[in-house]
Amino acid sequence: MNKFNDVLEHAEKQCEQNSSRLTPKRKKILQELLKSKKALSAYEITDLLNKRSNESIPTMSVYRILEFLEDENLVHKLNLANKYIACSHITCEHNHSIPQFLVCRVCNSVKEISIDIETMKKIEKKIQDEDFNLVKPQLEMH
Amino acid sequence: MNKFNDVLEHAEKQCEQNSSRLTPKRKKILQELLKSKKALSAYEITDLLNKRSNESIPTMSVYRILEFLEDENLVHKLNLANKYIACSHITCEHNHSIPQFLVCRVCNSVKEISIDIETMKKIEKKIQDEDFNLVKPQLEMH
DNA sequence: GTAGCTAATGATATGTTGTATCATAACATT
DNA sequence: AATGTTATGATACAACATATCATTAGCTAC
Repeated sequence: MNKFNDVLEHAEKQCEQNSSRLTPKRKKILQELLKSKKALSAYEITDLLNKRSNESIPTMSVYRILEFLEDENLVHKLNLANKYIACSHITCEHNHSIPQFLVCRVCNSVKEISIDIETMKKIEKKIQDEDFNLVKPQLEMH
Repeated sequence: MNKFNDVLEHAEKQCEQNSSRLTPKRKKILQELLKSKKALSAYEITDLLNKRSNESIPTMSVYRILEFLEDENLVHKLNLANKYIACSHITCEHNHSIPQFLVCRVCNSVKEISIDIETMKKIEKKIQDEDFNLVKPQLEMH
């Protein structure tokens, strides 16, 4: 899997640039998410790690690491499902904008698509008309 | 508050038509949600009811009643916040389409707006292009 | 009206997701 | 090595939600 290693390498570089560190545990969790075809909950990730090796990782650390990866834009959290997935654009050079996620109700598989900028602008305008602000432009729907 | 009674009356009629019952407890919970300016969690509703009167209601019942009210389209669940609000269109005769919720991050107050049909259609088309189906056309964003 | 059915509610336990807090370990800088 | 900062561990608990079985209320038919 060259693609796979590319992504990890890219992630590492990106962290270096931000002078943050992609530690072994962080890397491991990112790997699990990359391997997974479906979104995983923090607890599912914990279980995966604990089954794979003899060392055990506390839930707390998993949450913290997920938060870190989210801040680095390497993973996304699906708030409607309380699950996490690896960003599918890690190797893209351009800033990818406005992710939208399609989550299958039956098998939980996830597809990340990008939403039309115009559409998003319209929605945002409507929100601002009501004196609200869009904090995070990530659409989620069932 | 005439508006308030109008809404309850309307809700009652609507339930009759569906041959379901707006029992006293269900009505009470709907009232609480109508009175509240912000979205409430199931547990907050439980506490409200239990403080107001000497009888106590189990959480379980609150959840069941909220589910009932949701099915009757009298309340909406905000999945991103795990909270519930009364539908602001109970007295409308027409089927109101595609709710969108603006939730203030600071004070938790909620505004229910309607989204432009065209915009929604576009999004839906995009989803179908990917061989997914939109189960519930309710946008939620931070 | 009472027997029997269904819908609604109660009670209890437990599952799932997430945060608070304080301690320890790893690493970098001087 | 001394010190500060970042990462991780351990423990407890809070918030949200469901499973399951028991009980009560209301309706229908005889």
